Amino acid sequence: MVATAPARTVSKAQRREQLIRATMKCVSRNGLSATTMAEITKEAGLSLGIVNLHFQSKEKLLVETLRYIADEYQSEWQKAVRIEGSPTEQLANLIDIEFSARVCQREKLAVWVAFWGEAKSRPTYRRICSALDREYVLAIQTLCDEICRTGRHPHTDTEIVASGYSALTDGLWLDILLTPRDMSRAKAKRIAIDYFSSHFPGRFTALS
Amino acid sequence: MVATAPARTVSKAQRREQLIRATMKCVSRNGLSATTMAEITKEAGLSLGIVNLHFQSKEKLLVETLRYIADEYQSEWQKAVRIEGSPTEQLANLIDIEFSARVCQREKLAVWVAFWGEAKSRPTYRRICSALDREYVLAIQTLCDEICRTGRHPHTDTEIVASGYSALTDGLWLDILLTPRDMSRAKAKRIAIDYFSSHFPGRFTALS
Amino acid sequence: MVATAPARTVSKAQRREQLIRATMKCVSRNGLSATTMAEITKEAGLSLGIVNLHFQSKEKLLVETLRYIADEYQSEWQKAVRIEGSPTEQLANLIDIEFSARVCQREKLAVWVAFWGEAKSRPTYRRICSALDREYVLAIQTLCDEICRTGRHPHTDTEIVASGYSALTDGLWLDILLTPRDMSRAKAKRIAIDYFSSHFPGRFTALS
Amino acid sequence: MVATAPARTVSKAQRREQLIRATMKCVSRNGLSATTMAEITKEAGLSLGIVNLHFQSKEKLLVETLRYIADEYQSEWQKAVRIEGSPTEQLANLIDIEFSARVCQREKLAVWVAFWGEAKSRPTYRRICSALDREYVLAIQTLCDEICRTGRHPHTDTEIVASGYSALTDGLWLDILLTPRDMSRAKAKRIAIDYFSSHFPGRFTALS
DNA sequence: AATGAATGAGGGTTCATTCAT
DNA sequence: CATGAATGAACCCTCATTCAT
Repeated sequence: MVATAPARTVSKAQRREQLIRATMKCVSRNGLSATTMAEITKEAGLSLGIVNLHFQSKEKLLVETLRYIADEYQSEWQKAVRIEGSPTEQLANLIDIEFSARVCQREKLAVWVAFWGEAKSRPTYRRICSALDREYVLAIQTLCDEICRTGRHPHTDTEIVASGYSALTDGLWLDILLTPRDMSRAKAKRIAIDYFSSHFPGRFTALS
Repeated sequence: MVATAPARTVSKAQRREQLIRATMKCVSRNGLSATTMAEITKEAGLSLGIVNLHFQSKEKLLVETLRYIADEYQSEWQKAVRIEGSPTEQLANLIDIEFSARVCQREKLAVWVAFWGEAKSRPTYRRICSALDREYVLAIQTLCDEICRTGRHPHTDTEIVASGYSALTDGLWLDILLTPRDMSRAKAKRIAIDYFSSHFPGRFTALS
Repeated sequence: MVATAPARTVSKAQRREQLIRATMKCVSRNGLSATTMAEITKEAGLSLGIVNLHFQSKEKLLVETLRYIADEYQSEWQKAVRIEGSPTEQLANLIDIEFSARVCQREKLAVWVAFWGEAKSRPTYRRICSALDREYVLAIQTLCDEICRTGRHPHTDTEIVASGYSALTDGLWLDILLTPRDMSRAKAKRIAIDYFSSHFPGRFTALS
Repeated sequence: MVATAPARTVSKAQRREQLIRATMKCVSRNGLSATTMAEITKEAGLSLGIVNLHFQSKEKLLVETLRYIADEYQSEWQKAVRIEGSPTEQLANLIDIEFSARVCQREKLAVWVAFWGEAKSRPTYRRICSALDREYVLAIQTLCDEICRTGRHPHTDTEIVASGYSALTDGLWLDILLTPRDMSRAKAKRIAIDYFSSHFPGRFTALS
């Protein structure tokens, strides 16, 4: 539970990441409100004063933690879009990635939801989430647009479909976190596929 | 040292509700972690000691608050199911209610999301949310089953559809709360309708 | 644990005694500091407000409780002195009474010691204890004087003997309360007898 | 908001003792129940949070305080027993020490009695007192045994004598504390000497 | 005379932050 | 850079007291 003795030679960036990772562990374990500086630094195997040295305050550490998982998530879904292939294949890749064991860890979901819980009253959190969301929806909408252009779905409102998918993903993550008995990653994936295949009949049927 | 005249004309149940309502206001305004008993009681216009008198502890007040909005929400969606009409009409009613100004208030959404944020580390919160969710999914699945029986959707996996809708709703609420500029109640409603109409083509087209 | 429904017909004095008895129970059970008005009134089967009605304040109730056991104890040891008999017999009677099951109850000892614990910082408690003690020592000294006069103990300082016995009694009570495994009433009685028989050799040998 | 320069030149053990001493002062001045952490830390010239840093809780500080005076007292009476000399001389030394100005301070007595007052309802307090008492009685009994062996007191029950002396000491301390006008250290000492000289005639007469 | 809901000062405790080392 | 003892504001909770009923 406690990391090994700290190496004196690590860089500033490494220290920051070390602390951010410890923060994620603590937040996912005990929630945001029960996460203390003492716990975080103990988890990181460092001294109490180090957070203020590297992040000035607890609040800034939390913001950086949120930014960290936001960046990480963004780079993950962007992979899917960058891969060679038809839009449908790219959407399928996206789903694969989003509900993969790597991205869809309970620990990370817990951190997301913890921040959502405080986001309403914390503009900074909200801004980070919004920016991420907007880019994400736009990327999906672009894919949907291409699918529509190449297919026979002339009347589809792709913004609705994309926004809906974005919301669906959030909801599925939440269910995986809160009701794991009723929602597995596999089931979530089926629901995501089902979402697109019902909107673009005949395009997603063959996929995983 | 000398107490001002207390309002004695209120029943125990009324006091409890008064405090629960004040709690909701505070939680939605400042988040769970920043909600203090002093703030709650001030919001309710009562004295500091009153929470312990009626709820024993802050934690119990919070649990009761969660239970309160859970019960309220349940009775709302149950209305839709009880109304006379075809399953499709009932689903349409459900959507109407869920994204109505009454049910889908930002204040209430904020409370929901605040509890979600702590639910992972608080079994009691999670249990309340799970129980609610299960019943909700089941009711929707039942409606979907009926729609399938009466229509030409033999291969539809209604559990997937119902679970997906439940997740979608949560995700939409979250978006309404966190990115109100990108997600209005009206848009959410369109997405919800779109979800069912894509699964049951030709059945939801004419609605609202 | 809770008394039966209060009779409306009881006198003021009876109510006061009822509350004092409840106070003794609570103090002996949980100590002075953990004894609350709520607990006392619950023990008495009465309402919370009644103490202030009959005693004005908690502090006054405690003082009256101390006075109550002080009076009770005084009337007990005075019995011994009033009984017909030689001074030696009277001393023997005194010992009998002081370590009898009736007077030397753990519950009462607990109350005594609880008040001693606070007496240093509460002049009122101290005054009550002092007054009692002085009379008690005096009575014993008088008996010792008579024994000396009638016997061959010309050089005995009876004030020393009497004060010593008073202290011994307090110490024995304390031991019975705190280390019941090492100090029984029977043993305490033997020690008390031994105290006098060592001071007045040949006078207490035959007793109990 | 800005902390004043803390004294950093003190070891953990020293801080603990500093706090324990402050606790003793406060308890002896105002009693256990009226002793607050604010008062203790103010008395120690430190900040409010320091007790939790060094003792985790008020209760643990109190326990350590009791242990402190128990240890101190034990090491005092053990001195007497370790000194070269006949058993009678050792007993005399013991009395000298126990009623010396150093050991028999009103401040310390007050702390003892305060803990006695709560001991019945606090097993931890009781355990500490019991353990101390048992060792003490045993040591005295050993001395008495030796006196008997070397003298003409064949029928003396030394356990009774030792237990009696232990109780007598407690009672005398109590009297010194509660009725200082009627009981001085000098008088208490005379009573203690008288106790042994009446049990072992001709052995203590010449002392102090 | 009796009740008990309501009050709020005051308690112990937590924890982000500071700073001498 | 890094440490962790020290700080003290702010928290939740307790409970003697009040007073409308």
